[in-house]
Amino acid sequence: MGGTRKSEIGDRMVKRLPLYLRLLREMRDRGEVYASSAALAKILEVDPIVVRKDLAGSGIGGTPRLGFPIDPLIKGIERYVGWSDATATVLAGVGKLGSALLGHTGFRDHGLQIVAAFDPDARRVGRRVSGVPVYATDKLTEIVRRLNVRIGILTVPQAVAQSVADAMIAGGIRGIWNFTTVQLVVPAEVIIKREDLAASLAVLSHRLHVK
Amino acid sequence: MGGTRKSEIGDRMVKRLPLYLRLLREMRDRGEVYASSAALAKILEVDPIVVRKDLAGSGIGGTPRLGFPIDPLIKGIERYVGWSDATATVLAGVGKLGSALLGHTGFRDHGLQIVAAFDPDARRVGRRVSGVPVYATDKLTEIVRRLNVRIGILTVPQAVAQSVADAMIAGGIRGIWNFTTVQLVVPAEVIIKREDLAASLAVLSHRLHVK
DNA sequence: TAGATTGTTAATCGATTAACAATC
DNA sequence: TAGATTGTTAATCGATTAACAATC
Repeated sequence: MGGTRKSEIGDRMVKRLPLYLRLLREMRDRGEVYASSAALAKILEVDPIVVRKDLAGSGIGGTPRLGFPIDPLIKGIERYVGWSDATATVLAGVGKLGSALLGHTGFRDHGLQIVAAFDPDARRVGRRVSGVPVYATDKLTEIVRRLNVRIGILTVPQAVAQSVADAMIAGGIRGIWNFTTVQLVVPAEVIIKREDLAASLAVLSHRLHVK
Repeated sequence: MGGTRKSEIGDRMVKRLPLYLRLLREMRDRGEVYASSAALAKILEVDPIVVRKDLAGSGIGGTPRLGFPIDPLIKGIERYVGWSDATATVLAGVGKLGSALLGHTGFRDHGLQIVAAFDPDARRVGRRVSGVPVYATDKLTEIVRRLNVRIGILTVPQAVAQSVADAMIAGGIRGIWNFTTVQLVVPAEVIIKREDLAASLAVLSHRLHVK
């Protein structure tokens, strides 16, 4: 029932990988060479066994007494998550949230490069927002196809979310990062990742109430 | 090991509740009175059994042959997640992301009302952004205490994240919605909900690579 | 009464945690 | 050699799925 949701290694683990990556990069920048699972675990407030399991999944082995070699480990995790080289991405909907994401410098550290943005507003088209050129939305399919882009970020108003998603898919996009609350209807081979602020908020306020 | 992470009902379920809520409100607005678990399940692409389990958790029972009464169910879920009446919230860091969140109308549907924003920039202080007054950051603790606010949204630069979080907690804030990548150090009774875009992105790009 | 849907109890599945042998 | 840390195998835990009785 529902879309294709199988992936040999769990999402829970994949979600932790950016944490390791961030921390390992910091350690590398401080000149450290090895990191033990216990040290990583303590900072990230997880169990050391979790760390070892996760890192094993990344393909890089550790050395008893020393820990894991930081530099190879960083490269291993990057390769594993698919962040080795920047993936070209487009963003549709240059409103407040869209502009914020365009200005988010952290994406570069996570293998994502936004190469084009789209908006229907003539006042925005032709300009650059945080260095990214803004095109008219009706050029989306064509430009996506020409640039061979596989990931699209969707920050448009609810009303046009489905049609813009359709335009992305028509251009060859395979994964959509959906910041709207619309339940998109897409072909089975397209992967949708919803970014649901309401869900996060629910977890927070529920925990506050339970206490 | 680590903070207080116990909550008698799983986060997975709590995360699904906003989906039900959104859908049920739409159905109510269309004039519908009952919703069956099968109908909800089909739209949300989950199993009907999951829906029944989740809704049972909300405390509202269904009727065989009819389904669940929409209006009581909405109220039940709202009560359950703690969204019955708007919770006062503050936001610190009126940059791009902060402004986007201040303008996010959806929060009102989720029991959240941002009553004050904080920024150190003198050009922003004293103005209103999307109707929310902006105060100087050094007034944060005082205003939070006076307004008796329990939830804080953190959209400040990494460098000041910890100190602003400290100021929030000093004012009595019990839950922080952390949009930075900083691993905040807080007392055990304070709940931190990280909003990690990198983690979401990792899941998406990993799935694309696995396929 | 017949049929559809709820809600509960049991079975399966996956992830986390624990125990411990292997290794530098 | 002694000691610390990895990595694997087993045990526990929680969530999902399945089966089915209860109910309108």
